[in-house]
Amino acid sequence: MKKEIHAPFCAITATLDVLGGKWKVFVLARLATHGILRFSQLQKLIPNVTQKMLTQQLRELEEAGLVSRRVYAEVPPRVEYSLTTHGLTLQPVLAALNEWGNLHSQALNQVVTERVIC
Amino acid sequence: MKKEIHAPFCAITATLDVLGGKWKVFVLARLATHGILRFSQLQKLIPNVTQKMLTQQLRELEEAGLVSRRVYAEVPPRVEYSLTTHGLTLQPVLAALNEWGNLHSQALNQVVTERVIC
DNA sequence: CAGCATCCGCTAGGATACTG
DNA sequence: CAGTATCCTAGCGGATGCTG
Repeated sequence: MKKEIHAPFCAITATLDVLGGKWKVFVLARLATHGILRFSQLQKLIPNVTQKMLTQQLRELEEAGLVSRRVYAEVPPRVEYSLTTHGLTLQPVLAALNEWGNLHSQALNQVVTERVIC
Repeated sequence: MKKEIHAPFCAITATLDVLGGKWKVFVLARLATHGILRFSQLQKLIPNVTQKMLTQQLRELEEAGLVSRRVYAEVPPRVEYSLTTHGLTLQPVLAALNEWGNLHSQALNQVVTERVIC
């Protein structure tokens, strides 16, 4: 079932929409390096993120087909997140963004005292 | 003069901050393909953008060192914008975003009826 | 022509409390 | 543990009008 888009489509902005949320790149990066993570683990690995935000961003990433969500019927509940194969295709993009970000901070003559891997 | 950043620094989000504005990638893309453009030309090339927004985004891009602004002391006034050498370094990043955006729209089984080059 | 100045609505993002 | 359910706020983006 194809979804018709009649509005003008720009591939670049489409990508930025997907990465647009405040925490999405963090989620993607964590899942890329760790493989599978539970909700609580993601929350620990991403400083300052609230439950609401993490949930929301995960749902949006899931809907975009980048993250898969697996629920175990247990008590207490367990939910595991991982990247889909399609989510893995984002890695070169994230790498490009990362590389340019470092270049850019040098170009602005900024001294970065604390570097966050994300 | 180095500018100290004491907050945690993430290169990816730093890049997304630069590209974050709603119209910035359009501006960058237009300048990349056309070279030098006046304010009014940019406005014509970017549908639906308001003066306020275009001015604001241009100022931010200028401050980020990506766009250079040249004012001619004439009547009526003329202002020309172009990419700085640093701004040109963004091209591979934009290319990566563009490529993935096209891939992604296919993965979502979307029919794109109108494609905007940006 | 290339802009400021002003006002204004919307919504992304956040704080807090509650639940299966 | 992994969420929902409210409520609230800052600020992005937009509409409109004025000026050197």
